[in-house]
Amino acid sequence: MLAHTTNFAPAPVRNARTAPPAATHGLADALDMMGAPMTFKRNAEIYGENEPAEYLYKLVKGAVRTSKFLDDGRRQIGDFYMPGDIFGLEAAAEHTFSAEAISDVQVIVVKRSAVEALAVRDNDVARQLWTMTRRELQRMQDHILLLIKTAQERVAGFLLEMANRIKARDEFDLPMSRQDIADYLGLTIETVSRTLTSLENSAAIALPSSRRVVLRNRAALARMNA
Amino acid sequence: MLAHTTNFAPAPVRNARTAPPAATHGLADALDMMGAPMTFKRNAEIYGENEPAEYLYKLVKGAVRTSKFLDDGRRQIGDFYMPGDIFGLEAAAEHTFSAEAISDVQVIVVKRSAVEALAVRDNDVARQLWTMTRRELQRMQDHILLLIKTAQERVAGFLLEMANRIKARDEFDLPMSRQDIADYLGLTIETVSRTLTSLENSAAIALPSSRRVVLRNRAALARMNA
DNA sequence: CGACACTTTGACGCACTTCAAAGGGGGTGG
DNA sequence: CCACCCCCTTTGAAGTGCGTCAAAGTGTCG
Repeated sequence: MLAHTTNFAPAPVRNARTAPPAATHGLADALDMMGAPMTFKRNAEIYGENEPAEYLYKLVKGAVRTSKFLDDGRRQIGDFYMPGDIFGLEAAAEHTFSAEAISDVQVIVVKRSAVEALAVRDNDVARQLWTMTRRELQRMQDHILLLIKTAQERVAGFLLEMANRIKARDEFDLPMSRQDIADYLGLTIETVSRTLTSLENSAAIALPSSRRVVLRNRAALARMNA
Repeated sequence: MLAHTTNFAPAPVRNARTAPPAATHGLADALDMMGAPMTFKRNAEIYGENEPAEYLYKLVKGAVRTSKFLDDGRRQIGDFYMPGDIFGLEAAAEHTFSAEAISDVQVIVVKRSAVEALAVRDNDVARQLWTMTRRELQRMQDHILLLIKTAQERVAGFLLEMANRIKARDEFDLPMSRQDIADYLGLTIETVSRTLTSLENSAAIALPSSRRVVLRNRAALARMNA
């Protein structure tokens, strides 16, 4: 484990997002310092369900999903992560979800114990860990709100959320497949596909290719988001 | 605000649950010391959506729900809290859900800023805040898993979860109404009612009264939980 | 005892699933 | 460079679980 396949540390794409309360920088930098770069190929497992949660991950490049299988084969996607995001925070002693690379992925991996040791010395780091966890919790709550809505509302909400996460304005590529979207939204792949087609027909979006999305009418999408 | 109607501090029902890594005691005790007792009547709002999140609450007696309304009137219950639980942690600057008393409720209220000040001095408290938040996050993930299942699976899972939360073995009273259950599970009140009846008919549970539940066949319920 | 709020039961409709098959599109080998 | 193949996505037709609308129990508190 932890044998990294490449060791280039590319001018580390720091949090270029619009000033997140300045809070995350200490922690993010610390992770960069303490961590080891690693890469994963598309569809590779980064960690598995029920594995001990020994590491934190900062996503540098690519996209990651967390997922969990039910006994009968149904799959639920917990969340998607984009470059700049930190994941692996969710868990207590063991991961309840597994994490997989959606595309080829570059991450910085840090031992949890090291981060926690740092947190004991540096209260700022401790507070930031707490803040990040709360942010994750908020996303879970938003996810719950999505899951009680109609198919159209879920898909519209999903597209708006992705636009934000990717920091794109109106046009972007979805990193994940229709199946991943379906399993995130608790729908079938057919319903997702049909709903996207219907949104395109109503001129709310355009789909130049199956992965590429153009938001043509954000207001309409937001309205659907109930 | 904070005018408490009773000031008895009853032999504080400490976390009698099976040894939670001993971790929560420092924090729970600190809250008892720093906090002010308050009571809320059934259906009273403890805090509202979009209110600044200034306080943490430790539930002493009664039951609490957090909820959020969608524009069209649909309501989602975020979580239920039982005596011993701490709530109000979820939020960043503002509450995204409101909290209401399900029954008459006694809480200990503590200023968030005071807890955070304590956390700066006491790393143990900081770690415990983080741990509690992670526990909350786990519950949200479990909630998400419930929401993608069939009605029967949701209700079965809900009953098992409640049995754990209430620390009851096989028989207990539900503190919440059918409507609350429905809004927690993303179902209608009729579907919840029908499903409970069907579980009773299949001898998985008994319902001596509408609020009282007897788990007759935990294994069957667990099997339904997929 | 009566009124009200909550719960249960019934009949019907619809949104989403299921099952099935027909498009793409992109990568590899000939 | 083209052709073939595989995987993903889209579209269609039919089935069903849950929602909706309606009304009849049931328990509780004044």
